Amino acid sequence: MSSFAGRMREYPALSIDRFDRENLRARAYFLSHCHKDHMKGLRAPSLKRRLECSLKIHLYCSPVTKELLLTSPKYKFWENRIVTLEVETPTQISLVDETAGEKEDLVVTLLPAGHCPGSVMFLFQGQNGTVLYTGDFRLAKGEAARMELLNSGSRVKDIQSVYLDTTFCDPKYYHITSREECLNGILELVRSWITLSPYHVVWLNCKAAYGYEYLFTNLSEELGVKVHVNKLDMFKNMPEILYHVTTERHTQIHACRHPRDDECFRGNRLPCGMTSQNGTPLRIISLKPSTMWFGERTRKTNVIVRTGASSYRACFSFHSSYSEIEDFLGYIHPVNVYPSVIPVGATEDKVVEILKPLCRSYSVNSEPPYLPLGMLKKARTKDLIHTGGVGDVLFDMVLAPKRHKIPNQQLEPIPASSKIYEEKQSETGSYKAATMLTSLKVDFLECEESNGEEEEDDDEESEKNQVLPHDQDSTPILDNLNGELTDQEIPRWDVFFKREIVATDGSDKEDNCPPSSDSPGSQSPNLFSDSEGFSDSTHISSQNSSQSTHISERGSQGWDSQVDTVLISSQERNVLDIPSSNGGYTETAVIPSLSNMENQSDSPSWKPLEYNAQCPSSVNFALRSKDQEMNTEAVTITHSVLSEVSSKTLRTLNPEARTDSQSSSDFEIPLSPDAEVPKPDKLHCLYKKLAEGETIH
DNA sequence: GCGATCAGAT
DNA sequence: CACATCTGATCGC
Repeated sequence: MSSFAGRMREYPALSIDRFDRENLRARAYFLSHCHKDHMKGLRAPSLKRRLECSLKIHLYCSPVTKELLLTSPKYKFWENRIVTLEVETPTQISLVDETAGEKEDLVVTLLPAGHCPGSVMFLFQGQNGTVLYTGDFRLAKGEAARMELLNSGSRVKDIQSVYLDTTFCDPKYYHITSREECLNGILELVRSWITLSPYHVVWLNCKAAYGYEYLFTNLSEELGVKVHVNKLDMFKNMPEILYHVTTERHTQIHACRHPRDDECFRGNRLPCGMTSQNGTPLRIISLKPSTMWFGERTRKTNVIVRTGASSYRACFSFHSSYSEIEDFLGYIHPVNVYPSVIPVGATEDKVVEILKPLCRSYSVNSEPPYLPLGMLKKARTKDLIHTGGVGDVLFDMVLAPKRHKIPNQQLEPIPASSKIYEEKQSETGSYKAATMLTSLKVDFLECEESNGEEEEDDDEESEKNQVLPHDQDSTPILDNLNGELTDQEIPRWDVFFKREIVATDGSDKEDNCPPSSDSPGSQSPNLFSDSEGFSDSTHISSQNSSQSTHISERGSQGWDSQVDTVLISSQERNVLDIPSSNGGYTETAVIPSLSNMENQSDSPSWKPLEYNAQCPSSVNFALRSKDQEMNTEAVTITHSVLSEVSSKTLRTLNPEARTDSQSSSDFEIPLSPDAEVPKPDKLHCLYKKLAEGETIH
C-alpha cells in the first residue's frame, strides 16, 4: 500500500496520488492509476470546495484512468477538471500560483506502468531537474531500457530522483514468475478443467480491483470463453476488455464476487449464485491469484499450486519483484530514490539501504549512508563500486536474497537483456554490475531452509485431510501441505508426488468423468507440477511439451506482457462492427451500450480474432516497444515542423480546455491563456532540447 | 447522515 | 499470507 504523502521534493506544488492534508494546496494533481489507496482525499468535500474556488486546478491522468474514475458517480464532479494525457507524449503544462502570480512550466510524460489498466508512471522535467514517479508498476527486466522517453539517444536521461513502488522490495520476492509464465500456467489449468464437460467451471478468486483484466482477456481469447464479472460498464469504451467479459452467468469462467464468496464456494455455489446448469451440479474449482502467498514459500513451487481438493493458488503479481526493481532502478540510476511503499515488517531505512547502491549518490556520497550487513562494511568501497568489478561482489552481498528460490524452470541465461547489457555497459558501470548480478544469482536457487510455518488456508482447510490420501481429483499439491509434512518427509515428497500422479491418473471418482480421450485436458487439472521437471509427467496431454515451449510459441502474440488498454473514441464506437464467428451470427458491434452489455450472449465458438483485426489500436506492449526502437526522438524532430506532430512530441496543454479522451481530435488542443503559445521556431527548439534530454525551461 | 478511522474480513 | 478492497463499529461534526 502506498505511503507516499503526495508530494515530491523537487516539485512540491504538485500532488500525486494523494489529495488530502497538505495536498489540498497543490497547484496541479496527478493520478497514476485507479486504485483506492492512490486516491485518498480525491472525493473529499474539502477538495471539492477548492475545485469550485480555483478554476485552474486540474487533475492529470491517462485516458483510461479518467474513464475508470468517472465510472463512479462519486467522482463525477471532477469531470471537466480532468486533463487526459496520452501515454508517451511529452506535454508542457503551466502551473500558476494564483496568489503569488507565479508561473512554472514543466513537461510531463506518462509512461506505461504495467500495473493495471490505465496505470502510468510520471516523468517530470522542469527547472528542478528530471524526476520519475513510478506509481505502482510492474515492468519486466529491460523494459525501462526500451522506453524511448526515458532515454536520450542510447543512454538513460539524467534523472535526479525516483519515487519508487517498493511493494515487493524484499528478498523473499526476489523472483516473481513472469506474467507470461503465470498466464500460461493459469491458462493450462483452466483449459484442462473446463474442457472436461460444460459443467466444469472455474472461479477466479480475484480481489475487487483493477489489474486482472489481462488475465481475463487472455483466458477468453485462448479458450473462447468469456469471463463472468459483476460489472462491466467501466469497460464500455475499452473494447479489448469488454469483449472478453460478460455479465451473463452461463459461462465456464467466473470472476464474479459476493461479499461472502468463499461460503458460496464451499457450498458448491459460485458467487453469482450458480450451482447447477440444466439440473446438473456444477463442478467448481477456485483459483486464487496470489503473490505474497508464493513469497512465503521457502521451497520453489510451480506457478500453480494446489491447496485443496478443488482450490488452487496461482502466482500473479502486478508489482515488480525485487529483481525487477533492481533492474529498473539500476538502469535509471538516479541520484536519489524514495520508496513509496514500506512493506510491512520493514522500515524506510531498510528499503533505502537496499536501493541506495543502485543510485549515483551511493558512490558519490562522502559519508557512508547505510551499513546494512557486516559484510557490506568490509566490502563497501566507493571506487570499487564505480569501476564495476569488485562492485559486483558488493552488490551480491547487499542484494542477494537470503532465501533463493526460483519457482520456475525459467533460468534462461540472461535472456533478452543481454543485448541491453551490451548496449549499456560502456555507459555506467553500475548497470552492468546489477545486470550481471541478476544473471548470476539465478544460478543459486534452491534454498533448503524451511520455516515450518503453519498453513492456514481458508476454504481449503476443511478439505485438506481428504485431499491427500484418496482425493481422486487431486494429486498435486506441490510442496506445501498444511504442515502435514515434516522436514524429514520433505525429501521424499517428490517421490510421493510422482507416485501419486500415476495413481491418480485416470482414477478420478469425484468428477464422475472418465478420463476423456476427446478432451485435450486431463481429468484432473490439479496436476500442475512444480518446476522441478514434473511438467513432463503431467497427464495433461496438451502439456507434454514443456511449458516453456508454450511460452516461446506465444512469444510475441500478446502473451509476453500486459496489453495496453486502449480507449475508443465516440466516433469509433459508432463505426465499429465486430463480427463474430459463432456460426453465422453477427454480434453487431456496438461496443455495446449498457443495456446491450448486460446481455451479451455467449457464443461457444466465439473467437476474438475478427475483433482484433478491427481494432488495430490495441497495441501490444512488447510489440510496440520493439517498433519504437526504430522510432527515435530524432525522427520525431524531423516531423516536428508538421503541426500534427506537436501533439506527439511536445504537447502544450491547455488546462482550461477539456481534453476529451474519447475525442479523436487529439491534435487539436487549444492553448490555454496560461500556457505560453510557442511559436514554430521556439517549438522546434524545444523539441530539439527534449530530444537531447535537456531540461526545458 | 456523512466522513474519518480502525478492526476485521477476504 | 496484509497485492486492494469492503464492511461494520465508533466517534465527531
